[in-house]
Amino acid sequence: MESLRPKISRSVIPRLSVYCRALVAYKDSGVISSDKLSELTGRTAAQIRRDIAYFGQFGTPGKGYVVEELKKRILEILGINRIWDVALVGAGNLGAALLSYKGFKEQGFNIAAAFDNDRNKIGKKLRNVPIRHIKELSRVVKNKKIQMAIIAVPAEEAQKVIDTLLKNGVRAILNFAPIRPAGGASTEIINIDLSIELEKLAHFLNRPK
Amino acid sequence: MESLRPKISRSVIPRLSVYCRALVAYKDSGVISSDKLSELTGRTAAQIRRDIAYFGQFGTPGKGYVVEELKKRILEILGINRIWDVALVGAGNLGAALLSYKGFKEQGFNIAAAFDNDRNKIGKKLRNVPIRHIKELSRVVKNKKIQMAIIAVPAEEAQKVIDTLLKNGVRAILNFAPIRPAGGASTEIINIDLSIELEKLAHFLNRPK
DNA sequence: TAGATTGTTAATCGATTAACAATC
DNA sequence: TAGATTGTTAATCGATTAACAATC
Repeated sequence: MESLRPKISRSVIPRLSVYCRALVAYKDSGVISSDKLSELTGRTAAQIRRDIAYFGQFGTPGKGYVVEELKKRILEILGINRIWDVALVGAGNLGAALLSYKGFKEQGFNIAAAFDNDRNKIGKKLRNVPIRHIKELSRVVKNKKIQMAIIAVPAEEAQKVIDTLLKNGVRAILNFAPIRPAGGASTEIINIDLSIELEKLAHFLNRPK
Repeated sequence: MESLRPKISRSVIPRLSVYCRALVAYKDSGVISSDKLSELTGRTAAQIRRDIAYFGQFGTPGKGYVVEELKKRILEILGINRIWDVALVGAGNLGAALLSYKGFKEQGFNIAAAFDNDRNKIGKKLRNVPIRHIKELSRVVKNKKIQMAIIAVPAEEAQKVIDTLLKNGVRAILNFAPIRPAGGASTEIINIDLSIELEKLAHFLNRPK
């Protein structure tokens, strides 16, 4: 029997994103060492080699990694060598800001549909994306085969929205509502709770010295 | 010699925020067990007891924790039993959304000043907060003794803004610009990189089954 | 060959969980 | 007292770092 896939530390994945960006920005010769990449990303060289080695051997001892090759492989691993359609639920202040966020498009994330329940917004366009009524969420997500969503609705509505999304094939959610949502097995929900981030800062400032 | 303060796991602090909210929402009797709190927060009872015990003994064996007491202590530990003034740098889409974010005020964070470099915005008010030119950043932050800031400016400007803030007494920063900023020792910088979050989701969807 | 750098193993560090004696 | 639940210790699990043999 082949060896089982080694379990990869969860924190490796976001670091791959960081390496990838450094590689995209790196305009020097065709080869880069873990040491140089360490300098560019602030992670240790040992960690970089370890992280990369989870996915195979792409380096050459004594030389380093071929930049284009490594970049391509990381893009494949992360699944960002393509465009992803994303549904945005909630077109209030935060939702509208996310719709305009340039970084998403740059990294290949396309907000393909936006939803709200505010009659005044429905039918209007934001950044060329029409705002639809939230009752159309199921239909549109299913039709467009959208697998990824961002949630920027009030806490009270978030769980209902999540349930609807999961029922219609969305399996990955970035949630800004301050709840601990119930997901499911083959489902990934990342929660960003902005107040909690500030509370971490408050604690830092508040610590006895 | 007294025993040194035990090193507290970094991940304890955001969990305290979660416990705290559950306690605020908890309207039952005056006492709560780690088991009940576990049910409300989704963390294990053992972890909850462990987390709380880092800061002293507030529970009664056989009974549980007095809700009001525990809540008060957590607020103290987190340093959120007060209002914190926050500077917002960058009043674009994201910045404006953060200025309107209700969760901040609810949790005691007050955006006391906002800055941008767009002539069209300067002098206008957003949610009753006047937008100032970024060249006033040093002066205002120093005058108002602001210790906490949120950064929502483009990547190219972020490091410069951070340097200015640190030079003027701000020691805790929530940074939305997609850079790995250089901070300093007595400084806390939390980075939220929205594209990286979506890349984590992309990787999840892309994983071989 | 000599020098450089990878990939990998073992050691270390840190966080979580399980178990239970102490306590009310 | 009997039952319940804390606080704490030891065991487990997971992630990072250091070191170096293998390799170009």
